[in-house]
Amino acid sequence: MRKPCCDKQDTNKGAWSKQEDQKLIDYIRTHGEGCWRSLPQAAGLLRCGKSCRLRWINYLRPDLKRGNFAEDEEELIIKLHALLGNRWSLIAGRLPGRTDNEVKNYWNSHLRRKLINMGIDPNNHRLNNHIHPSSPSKRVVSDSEISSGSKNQATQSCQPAKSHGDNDRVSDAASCLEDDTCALPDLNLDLTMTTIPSSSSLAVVEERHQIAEPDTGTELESAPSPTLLLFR
DNA sequence: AACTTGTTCAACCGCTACTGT
DNA sequence: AACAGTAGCGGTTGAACAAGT
Repeated sequence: MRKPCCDKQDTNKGAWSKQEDQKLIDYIRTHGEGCWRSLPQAAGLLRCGKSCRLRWINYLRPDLKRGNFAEDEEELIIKLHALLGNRWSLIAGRLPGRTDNEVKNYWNSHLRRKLINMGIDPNNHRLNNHIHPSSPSKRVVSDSEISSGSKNQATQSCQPAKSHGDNDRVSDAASCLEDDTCALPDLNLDLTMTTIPSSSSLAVVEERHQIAEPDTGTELESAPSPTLLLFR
């Protein structure tokens, strides 16, 4: 049986104090990132390595942008979500200075609602005619609808029940896209920000396009999804 | 002003993938 | 090949705050 990642009895939990933040910053400035398991003890922190890693990545990293999302960032998140699903780390990789946690929270608290109010199902990015057939763009979603949706993402029709490796997950998304019951039309996205993205995240998107465009000659230029049309 | 309800977001948890032995 | 340890991911939780009554 595997040991727990840390001795829970001897670790702090909950919000980080300024002193803890400073210890973590000082340690990483001196020693760099990595070896999270041994970091807390080395840095004099009563936290588990996982907690330190998350605090650094989501809050303390000097290259974080923070603050409100720009309109182009919103558009990109929506496009990428249509393409990748809830692969928040991949989506965040295309948004310089943003973290997966931040993108995920922003999606759940803002963008989901925005899409629903536009009459678009945020799960599959299709127009949601059956919910509001007469005027989908003017529909105002109820709070209960939003909260129930955000609390039940694991049961989303297009999402795998549980995460697997990236390749598997990308394949799942691809197969989902090819499924008429929940799929987007084939996509040809211009996924760019003004800031040059990292090469690794580019590779992921390229890989995804290869999967979406099998040798059968699937035409990527065909009908764009409703969500994408809204931003053209 | 006090209370209730809703929203946001930092942090945690459990799981899987990856890597080394 | 099998196992153990670690890193990273996505879903979920709960405290803090805001808005409404």
